Amino acid sequence: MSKLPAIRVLSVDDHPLLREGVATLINNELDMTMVAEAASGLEAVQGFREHKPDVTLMDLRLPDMSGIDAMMAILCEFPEARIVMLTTFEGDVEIQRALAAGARGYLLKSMPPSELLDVIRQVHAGKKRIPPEVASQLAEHMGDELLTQREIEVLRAVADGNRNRDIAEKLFISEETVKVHIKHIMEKLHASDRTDAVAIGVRRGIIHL
Amino acid sequence: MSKLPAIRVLSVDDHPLLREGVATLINNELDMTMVAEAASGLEAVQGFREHKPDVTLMDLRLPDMSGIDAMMAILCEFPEARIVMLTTFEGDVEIQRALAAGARGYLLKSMPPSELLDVIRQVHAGKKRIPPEVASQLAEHMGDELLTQREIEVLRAVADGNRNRDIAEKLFISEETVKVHIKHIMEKLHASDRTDAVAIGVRRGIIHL
DNA sequence: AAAACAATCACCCGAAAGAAGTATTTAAAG
DNA sequence: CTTTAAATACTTCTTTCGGGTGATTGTTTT
Repeated sequence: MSKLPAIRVLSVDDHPLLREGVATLINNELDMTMVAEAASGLEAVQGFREHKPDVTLMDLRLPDMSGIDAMMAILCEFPEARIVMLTTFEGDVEIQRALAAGARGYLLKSMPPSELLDVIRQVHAGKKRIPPEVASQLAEHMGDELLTQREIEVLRAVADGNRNRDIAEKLFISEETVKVHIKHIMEKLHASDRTDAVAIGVRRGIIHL
Repeated sequence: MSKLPAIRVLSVDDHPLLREGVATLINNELDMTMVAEAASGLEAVQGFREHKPDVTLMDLRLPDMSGIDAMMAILCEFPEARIVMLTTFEGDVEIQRALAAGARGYLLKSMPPSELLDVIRQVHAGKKRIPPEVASQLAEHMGDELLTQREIEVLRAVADGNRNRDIAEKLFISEETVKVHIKHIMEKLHASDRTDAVAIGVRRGIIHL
């Protein structure tokens, strides 16, 4: 076997069983070793500081913060960090945000382990890797206009079951302005009404219930 | 160590990494052994027929069918099968359905592995075990009236962005009847409007987007 | 048999939502 | 400096929604 230093991996996920699976898989490879695990965003940042792993596997939803936020926190301190998102599918917007924020790869937990090992090696070698399943989801909504921050706020309020009048009060704007925002939201998401807009927003990972 | 025959376990989950984690955990215990894995409902049924495991760990969402349906298929053939749901949280209705359909336990993937081992041993010994986190979720909606099948159909149609008139056409009923159904749905779910009803329905696992 | 529930339909009515157009202000980008 | 985009606000008009009341039919449970 090779005498090269092994690829040092950090796994961040709030499911202990999944971390165990990743650890077993990694440690069975001769050229990789698991150096630390983390179950939350905070632990992830601390673990990275302590171990400086070559590759970090990061879940999207963590108990304390989003995996993207945790990744950004790490990249802020260590811009050369190589982070791969490893998650169940969450909608094209999450993928887009993760990649825009500096993720080097995006894997689904349903993919075969060989794919994971492959991506780890590729990313360690300095490449980016987005599997075709993920890429096609991304391509699906390529031309689509993104919602503005304000529109997302309004959509969240709609998802919470608020009437336009209530939304207006909460956001300190007129009810007419709320209507305009919702009109734009429905156009951008190709939704037939506010309920459809919420459903699409959830499916695409723009908002969460 | 003991000479007792080991508890034979089948793991059903479409995430290979999680199966690997479960397998590692189980096989590290002296009194347990993993006899088979399955990535779909069909594989689960076939795997059960072939190996007759003492305890089956079943995920809720599988590629081909719901984990509950897979469980019911197994219980139909082998009524004495001991099946534990192992899943991310999906809402109280799924828990209720799983237990009503004959699950002997209900675990969350975020729970510590020791909890999993404990539940496997308890269930193997013929007991049922619902951890307090799950039980409290269940208790949250104890008195609540359940939606009827028709109401769920209507709620699904609402979630798809249909107007009352469209729902009426699709279900071959009058728009007035649709209104009555939606009124009942909103009452039962304590929703402020149809959008809220969809949001609550998704959170509680009554419908899926 | 009686009571309870589920599903169906009807009519009325006010409140809310959505469509379309116009317009002002501010901030960012060219 | 001009153009563009975002957020704001208003008016008008039409459609849809949701509340209330009441009624019929069939099924299930007691």
